[in-house]
Amino acid sequence: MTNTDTSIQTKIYHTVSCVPKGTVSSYGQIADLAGLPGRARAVGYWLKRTPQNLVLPWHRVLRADGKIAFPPGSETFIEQRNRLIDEGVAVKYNRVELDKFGWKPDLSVLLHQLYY
DNA sequence: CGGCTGACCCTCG
DNA sequence: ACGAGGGCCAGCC
Repeated sequence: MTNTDTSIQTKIYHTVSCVPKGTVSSYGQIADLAGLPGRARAVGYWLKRTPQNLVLPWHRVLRADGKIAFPPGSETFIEQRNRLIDEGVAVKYNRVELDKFGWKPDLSVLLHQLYY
């Protein structure tokens, strides 16, 4: 990625890759950090069509209320839940407590976003 | 250009 | 805590 590449897709992918293991973010938070306020739906859109060969911690992105965005019991729901639990994130049914596991970006991340 | 669709989000009851 | 309703916006017809 270069600083001349300002495509929405690239911004979103880069920001998602910044979410640390063992923490969770939300579609809206990713959009905000990527400099795309109000475009949470776009985050979902690009995550959905993320190719398998691209390694992204997509499972760390939840809805604003901490819920997994997929229908409970679905294939993707179960995979996301399992991945989170493997990282030590407590998932109660379909929800994560954001007070405990919500990502608080450090200053270096915030400053980095200013360059894009 | 118009009309959907969606891994969204906020407010309100 | 939960659902409905309205707003939102990128892609894709």
